[in-house]
Amino acid sequence: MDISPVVGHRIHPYFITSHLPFSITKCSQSLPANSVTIKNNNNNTKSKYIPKTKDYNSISHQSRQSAMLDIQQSKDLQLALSRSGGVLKVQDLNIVMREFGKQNRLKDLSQLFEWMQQNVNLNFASYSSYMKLMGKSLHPNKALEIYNGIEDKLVKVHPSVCNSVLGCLIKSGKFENSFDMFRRMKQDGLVPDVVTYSTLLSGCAKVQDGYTKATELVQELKNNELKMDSVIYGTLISVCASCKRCKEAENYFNQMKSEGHVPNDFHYSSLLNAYSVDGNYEKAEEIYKEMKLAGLVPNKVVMTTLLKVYVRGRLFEKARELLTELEVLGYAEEEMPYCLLMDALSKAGTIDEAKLVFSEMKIKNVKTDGYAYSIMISAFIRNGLLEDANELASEFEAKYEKYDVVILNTMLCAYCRTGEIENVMKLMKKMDELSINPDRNTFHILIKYFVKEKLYMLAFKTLQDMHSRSQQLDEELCSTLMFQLGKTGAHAEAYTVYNMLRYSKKPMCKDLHEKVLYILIAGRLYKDAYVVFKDNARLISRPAMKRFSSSFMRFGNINLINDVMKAIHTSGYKIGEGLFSMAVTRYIDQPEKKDLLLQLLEWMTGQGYIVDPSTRNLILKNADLLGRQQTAEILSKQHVMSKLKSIKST
DNA sequence: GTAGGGTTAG
Repeated sequence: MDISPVVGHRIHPYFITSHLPFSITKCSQSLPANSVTIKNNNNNTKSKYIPKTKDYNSISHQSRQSAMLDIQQSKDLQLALSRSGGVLKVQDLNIVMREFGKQNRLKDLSQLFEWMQQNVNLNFASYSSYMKLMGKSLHPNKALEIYNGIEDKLVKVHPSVCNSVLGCLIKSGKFENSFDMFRRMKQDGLVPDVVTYSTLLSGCAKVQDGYTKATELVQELKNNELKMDSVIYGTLISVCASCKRCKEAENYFNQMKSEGHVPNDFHYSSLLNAYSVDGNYEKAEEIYKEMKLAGLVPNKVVMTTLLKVYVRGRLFEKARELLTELEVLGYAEEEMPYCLLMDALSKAGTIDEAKLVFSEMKIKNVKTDGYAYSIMISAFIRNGLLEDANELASEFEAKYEKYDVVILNTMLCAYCRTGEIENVMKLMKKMDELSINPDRNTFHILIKYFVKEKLYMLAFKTLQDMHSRSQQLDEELCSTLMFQLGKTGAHAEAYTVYNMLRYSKKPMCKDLHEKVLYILIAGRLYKDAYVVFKDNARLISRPAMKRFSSSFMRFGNINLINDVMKAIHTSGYKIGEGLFSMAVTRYIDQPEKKDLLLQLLEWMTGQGYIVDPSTRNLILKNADLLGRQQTAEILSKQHVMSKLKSIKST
């Protein structure tokens, strides 16, 4: 098989870019250089609503209205701002921001916000609205930059500002960061409210062990004497559902009702989602009925979630009926329900049925964002239908220009499995162009592929890239790569891989130390080998220890010989006569190191080691070199010791 | 005259 733009001869030019294999995506733009906020003298947020001068007050309502319209309707926003922005108060500009948000004019929104940063004293509403309206489009670093740039301390700890920053972090998956941030905000004086807690709780739905964290947050909320409201309950039920805590979801649902809150669509769909975990359609149907009896009309999400319950319970007939119902109601214009059905069908082993749904969906012109494709591609890969997977990936590429990291990963996986390197590289370039950040999965797929193709150095560079982005490494893959690097002579790289694993948070497999020790010996990297041995001596087997120590005595740094001896002794192994003799020979070859030899002899004697006759002779022969008197002293101690030992043993 | 939070898919 020839897969070889990279294999065999040269690495494809694409890989010889500055930083392999992805270029570093620039994510934080800096603020304009002149972004100095114009200040008034009021530091109090409240006072900003009070007009400050007669002139300011006299600007008529009407002229402000027309200025706002001008800004909203102008083709050149910058121009309109310099023309009309001056007469507007911060709350007027906030209104315009919200208008832009409503119209999804995100670019204008950002431009307006930047202008406001430079020209107006922003209030808390400006910050929180901006971050909310930008939603997922606001890079978390940018949000933090904005937040850190807030000088007014009261604005900075305003709950709505804090909440929107936290929300932004959570939306972009930075749950841990949001938690740290929350701690710091509290230190700075934030008094969290229910919204803060529900914001943080919503992050719990996305992390492992989220339920435990959620429980802690609920406790904190209660300690702060805050009351759970309907939204908090909604969030909690959804957290339970995501964490597969069906019973707990039910409990919160009932608790909420008993406190007099009336459940709405959110509560019902989250509870249904909890029932979907084990496909408990009986309970689901019960609650669905209850909802209708309460006078609520199930919306798209509720019905789709019920469909999820059916497919999880493998009630495909019921699911199909419900899908038809959704279609009739116009609730199946997006791919979600089809995705649920296809995914479940393919996982139930009926991939042909899934294919049928997929083609049905295409005939009906259902909109797709790539979910359906990635489900089918993964299904093909799972079933070993690599050609089909590959074909579908190409089809998606040809038809759509919408990518995210998941669909890209799925496609990468398909191409990697069939060994289509040209396509793999095309996708990687695309990822770079679209500034889509590779995630742990991306790296994993690539490294695995490079290893399979024996492109170990490329795999290594990719691993380094992954590590530099603080992605958690996969130990098994690293271990394979380390071994292969060692085998192909890249000893230092193998050691780098070992160290990446060693200093990552997870405890590593015990064999790895010994494996890397052999690699380091083979690569004559004795000093590194010594470090590995010393730090893990108790996990190193006798044969490995012997190989290490004898290599070190012959070729390792002479200045470390005594340390190696001590390390062997400390780890519980006995220093053998052979090893000792090797060390002595090595020292005698380098007379300038005689002090070290004397130290060694002294120490060995102190530990009760006895010199074998031939080494003893060797020392005697070189007594001039070592200093007669010292040699005599040591050897006599040795003599006494050996006598004692022989007495003991008889 | 202000603000932030919860539901379904890969």
